[in-house]
Amino acid sequence: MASYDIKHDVNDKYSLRGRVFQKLREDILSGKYKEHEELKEVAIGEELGVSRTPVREAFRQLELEGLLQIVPNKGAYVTGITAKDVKDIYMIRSLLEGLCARLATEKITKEQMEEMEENIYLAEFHEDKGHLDQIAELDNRFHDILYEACDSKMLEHTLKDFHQYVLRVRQRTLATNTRGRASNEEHRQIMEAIKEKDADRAEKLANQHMVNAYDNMVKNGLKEIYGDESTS
Amino acid sequence: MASYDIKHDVNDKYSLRGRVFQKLREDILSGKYKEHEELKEVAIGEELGVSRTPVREAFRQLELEGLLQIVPNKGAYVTGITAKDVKDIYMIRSLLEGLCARLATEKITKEQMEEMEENIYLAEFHEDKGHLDQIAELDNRFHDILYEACDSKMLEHTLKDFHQYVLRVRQRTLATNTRGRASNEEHRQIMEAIKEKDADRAEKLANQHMVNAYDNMVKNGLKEIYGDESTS
DNA sequence: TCTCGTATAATTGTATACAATCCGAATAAT
DNA sequence: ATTATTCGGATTGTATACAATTATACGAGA
Repeated sequence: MASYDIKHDVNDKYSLRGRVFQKLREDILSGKYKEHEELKEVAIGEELGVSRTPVREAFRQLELEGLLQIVPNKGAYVTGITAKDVKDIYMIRSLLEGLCARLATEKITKEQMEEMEENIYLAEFHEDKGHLDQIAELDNRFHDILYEACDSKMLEHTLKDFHQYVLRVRQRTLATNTRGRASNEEHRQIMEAIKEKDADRAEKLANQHMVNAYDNMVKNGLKEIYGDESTS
Repeated sequence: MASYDIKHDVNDKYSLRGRVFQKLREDILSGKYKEHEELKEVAIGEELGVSRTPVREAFRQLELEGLLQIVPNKGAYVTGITAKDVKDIYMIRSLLEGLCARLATEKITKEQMEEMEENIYLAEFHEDKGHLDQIAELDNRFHDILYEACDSKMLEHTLKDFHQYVLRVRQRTLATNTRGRASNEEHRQIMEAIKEKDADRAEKLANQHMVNAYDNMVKNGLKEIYGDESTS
């Protein structure tokens, strides 16, 4: 079970490479470095007070995450994330979270089920109190539990990737979030379907949950932030 | 269009890092390095006649691909790929290739359509002649065309990843491949559905194509190669 | 004026040197 | 005999030096 976390425990906060990696990812996703901007190894290194070596390694990781495009012997260019990318991710996630919920129906452990129920209960509590940070945290955690529960390393890995990817985008649209309660209600329904071993229903609900999350994002002004490049 | 290939053009055959990366991936997937085996930077470097630097960078990439687990200050350990991983990949691919075919129905260009038809025609020809290498090549290319045709950077990226992943595994089961003709026939049906703008049918056919491909793999002895770890 | 070629500067690719960390064996203390 | 402790080797982490490549600017020739 523990060996399942292959990738996102690479969060190696205490190595220079890990810190550079996280800092750059943050800066790219937050918009500090804009699309097509060139990132130079020495410049980044000096800015963060490290040599080129950890910077280069971080670059390679960012490339695999799809945030950077490295052209051999030329440079590293920011890829960014367009409104269409976000749309596509939610479309993919809709399918895969559905599959995940289906698999989880069979494979979920008692402990995971309990954590899920607790998660929903807590989310309701913080919703009443208006604790936005905790609500966001619990929302993320709900999905992580689901990913772990499907008992598929590959699927968990893929979904965490996408989840991570859209997290930063969501942070900016969450300020005006009015969907907390509806979202949690959907979590509850998914959880109940899993508990009742109704895989079909769990799948459909998880599908729809993603569609709703995306619709809400659009309503809250995703396009204004990123620009609509879906026609390009 | 060209900027869509973010990741797997990293195949940077002409840099040392790229070569090390490919060599190691090949060796891990082919079973030369077994699961949990430790890979040492200097040893690999000496074996390939390069210094530690490109080896380290390759390690970081392999980690993000999930083939290596790097424990800070300790070492890099081979993760490998189990029979269950392969099964899960095909399950995921079944869904996503279906989505891809659906999107391609709307978005495919005339040129892509033509290349697809040509691909199928050529595959038939080489099938008659018994040219196994070309058949495999065309099979891969068919899927790549489909990925490009869906006009979604994210989906294309994801599918190419998985495709690449299972390619190496397939190489070993392909020797006894008797599915070439059936596979190509399925390609033709998918192509026709897309051509007739029947998205639903294209999606279903692409779903099933993956299911069939997996079944064939299992029949040809996948389990004996990797061992059945699906119960672990 | 335009084009081609060369030189030079800037940047990445690779190798090596040095620092920090981890692991195990040998030794000392109880 | 068993447990701590310290030391040494091995390995990774980081910095720097050097090589290869690319882009740019400038000038010569048409």
